[in-house]
Amino acid sequence: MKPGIPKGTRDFGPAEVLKRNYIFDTIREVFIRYGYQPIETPAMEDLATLTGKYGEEGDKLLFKVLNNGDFLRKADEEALSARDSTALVPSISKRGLRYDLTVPFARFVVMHQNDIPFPFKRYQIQPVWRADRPQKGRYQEFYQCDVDVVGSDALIYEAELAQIYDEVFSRLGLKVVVKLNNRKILAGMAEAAGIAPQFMDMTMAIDKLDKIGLDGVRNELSGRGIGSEAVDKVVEMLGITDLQALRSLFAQSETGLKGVEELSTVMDYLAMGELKNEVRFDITLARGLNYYTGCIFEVGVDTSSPGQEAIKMGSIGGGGRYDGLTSVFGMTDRGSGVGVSFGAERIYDVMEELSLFPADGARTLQLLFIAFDEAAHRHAFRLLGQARAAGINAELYPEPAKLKKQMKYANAREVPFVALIGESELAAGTLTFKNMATGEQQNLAWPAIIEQLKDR
RNA sequence: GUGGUUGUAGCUCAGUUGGUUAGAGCGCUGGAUUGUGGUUCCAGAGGUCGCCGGUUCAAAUCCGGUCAUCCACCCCA
Repeated sequence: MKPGIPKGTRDFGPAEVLKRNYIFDTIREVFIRYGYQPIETPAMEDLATLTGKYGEEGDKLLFKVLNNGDFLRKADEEALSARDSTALVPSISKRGLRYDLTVPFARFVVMHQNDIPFPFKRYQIQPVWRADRPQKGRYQEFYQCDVDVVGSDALIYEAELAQIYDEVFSRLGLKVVVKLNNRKILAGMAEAAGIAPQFMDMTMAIDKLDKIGLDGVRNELSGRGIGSEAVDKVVEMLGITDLQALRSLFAQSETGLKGVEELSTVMDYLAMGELKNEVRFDITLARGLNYYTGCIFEVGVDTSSPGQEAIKMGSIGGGGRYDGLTSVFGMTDRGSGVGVSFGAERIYDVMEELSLFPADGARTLQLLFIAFDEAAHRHAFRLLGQARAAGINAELYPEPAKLKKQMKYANAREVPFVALIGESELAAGTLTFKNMATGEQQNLAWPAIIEQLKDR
């Protein structure tokens, strides 16, 4: 058969894995620095845990796992004969692949609420699956890097998460803009425009601003049945960049004022530290997910930064505060949480485009032994063990093959040094130590070679 | 789920209005060079032209279907 992999999935070669790990390691280090603890959850969850959490669209994008055994025997006859797939699913599938890390986290918190300290600060770096049609930067299997704190509504966490964004991207060498807004401010806008009942329609329209422009938002708003007067008001408010200027606008909106208050507090905290990237209030930031209730975050590449002008990439991270995420699993108190996510796959693509990965990658193979005959090969195998014991990443070509063949292999592995051993080396008690980059080589005693490689 | 794009050697791609044995570059193998890779030169291997069907004397080429791919939309990271 012809080998292949499922649509929307990818293999990663050694070079890619090393670069991906560089991103994951950097993110993980920062998470730990800020006091977050790792958890992992199963790739599969009970389907009931997942369904209904991501809206109707989300349910369609859930991967369902077929039950084992003679699953058709227990299938819903009615749905089966009606060819009604949606109705049939519950009777033939009880598990699904996780769609994100937030819902499994909520489930985890509820299940282990008596064993974990609150506020509970956790990070999680695992793959998720979506049956979306793949396209640029979108896959059916991809990693999410989530960091959340649940069990406190303190606004220092919003500030902390913005700092985490700032630090991670500064370590990765990528200039970004962290945009902040608050769902309560958006609610205040809806109230101020007199369209409070159409709050959802308004946020969904605003969310598309980047893509469809201001006129597009106008059309979208009126297309959703919002009067032209209200549309004008909303569009006018989208031009506001000064957070405090909203206070007078929101004089009649308690919620709106609360949002301004919260965001001001977060900005105050942030002003106390040094930030390397721009963190700014952006009233046009909406985020479609409707479980957010407070501050919301989104990170984009800073295209005004030198060298990054040409980058065309949507958001590379986002998140926000959600109240009552755990309530669907029956935990009503301590349910307030706030968290953000890093879009590792997109960050990878941007870093690749900007050549931001360190040149040496992670340290891989440092030394390859090349032997010319059986006696030298056996001698080299002994030295190989000593090299590894000394902390040097080393390898011996599996047999004393033609020198050209072994050298080609050394070249393909991009090993910086090779140690050649043949009759004359055995007689002299030395090795021919060759620098593959420069082509220089010298006869050295074994301890001298170890010394040279140890400090690298 | 909707619309479109492209499927030819391991990879990237040529292939004219349908016409003999389907090509190139890179990579791979061997040799020039029996103790030296990355440069150069020579030779060689490697293809059911995505798959199924149709039109035709004749199909990589035209038509239909199907699968895969990429792109856009919906939604999202």
